[in-house]
Amino acid sequence: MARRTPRDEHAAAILRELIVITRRGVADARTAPLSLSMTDQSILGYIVDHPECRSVDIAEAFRLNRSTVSRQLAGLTRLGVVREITDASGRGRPLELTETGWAAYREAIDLLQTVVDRHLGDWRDDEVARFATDLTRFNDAASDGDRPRHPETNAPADD
Amino acid sequence: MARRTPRDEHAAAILRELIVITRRGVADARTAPLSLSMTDQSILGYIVDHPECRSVDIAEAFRLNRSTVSRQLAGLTRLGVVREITDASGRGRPLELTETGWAAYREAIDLLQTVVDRHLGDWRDDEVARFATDLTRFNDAASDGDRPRHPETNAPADD
DNA sequence: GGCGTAGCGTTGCATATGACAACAGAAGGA
DNA sequence: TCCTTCTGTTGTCATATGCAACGCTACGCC
Repeated sequence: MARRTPRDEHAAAILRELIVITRRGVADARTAPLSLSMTDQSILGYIVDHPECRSVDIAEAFRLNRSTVSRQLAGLTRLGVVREITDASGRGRPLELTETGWAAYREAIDLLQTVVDRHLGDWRDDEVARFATDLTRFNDAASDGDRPRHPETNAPADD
Repeated sequence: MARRTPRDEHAAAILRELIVITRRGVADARTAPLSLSMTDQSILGYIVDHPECRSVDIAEAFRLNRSTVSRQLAGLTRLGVVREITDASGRGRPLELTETGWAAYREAIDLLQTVVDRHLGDWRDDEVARFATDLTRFNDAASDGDRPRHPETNAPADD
């Protein structure tokens, strides 16, 4: 094994912290007193970011089975937060949020924002800006082809 | 609503990016060609970080029900990655990884590390170091009392 | 315009994850 | 010793997810 450089140590620290963030996010989503599950929130967020998207788009984005998204959407429709756009044309059925859906989405985001803000409590403005820039850069680097791939799996079945 | 300052915009960007990281982490954990689920990896990681911890410690750390951890541990024990420390004394049964468990843990970490490294591909060393520092600072600020709390929930049932 | 294919959504079944409640066993304290 | 409390397990249920199979519909080709 190659000697670990300082950069390696820092990269390892980054992974460690990202794991913490993910785990905490999952635990929060599971136990937060919200009516929407994490998957539900993801779906709402995707519809917000991609107006008139279809079920299959959501499935691809989160790499979920079509059936899973179908069922989740059925639940969300029953809840009255999502609906199909009526005058649809072409393949599939474009989706949109209802007013209730927007309210639920904002509620969830606001809740999370307060958590983030609390973490940033004693940060200077320029530090916050820098952190935002770094995070965005980090995520944008994930264009594609960066799915975790098992070394011994040379013929991936997905994507 | 108060006017949005630049700091607010950056904080919102941070939340957005953290959500992306969490979602991606969940999707990766679900579809990665690994034998361990995300929960399993969490448990292994906790045991690594907290040698001789017990089942109930894991449950508290990830805010999972004792029964959930018990069943997950039963599966991991069956897989041969976790075992109870034999000469236990006192309350509960301390846990440790087997050799197989260590190998599985390292495999998972290595896989994730390659993903992180790829994202950091064109970063300078000092940028990587800074990002690591910022992430650590962000997470450490989450000491406690920062669980997402529903505004209308004034009598939380947990903690 | 009619037909075949492919895309899209749904449903049946199986599995994994997780919660809650009830229970069992063991450790500690009075 | 006995009682309480902690710890872990099991029964039962709800949700999330995948796979396979099905049905519908838009599109393309003739």
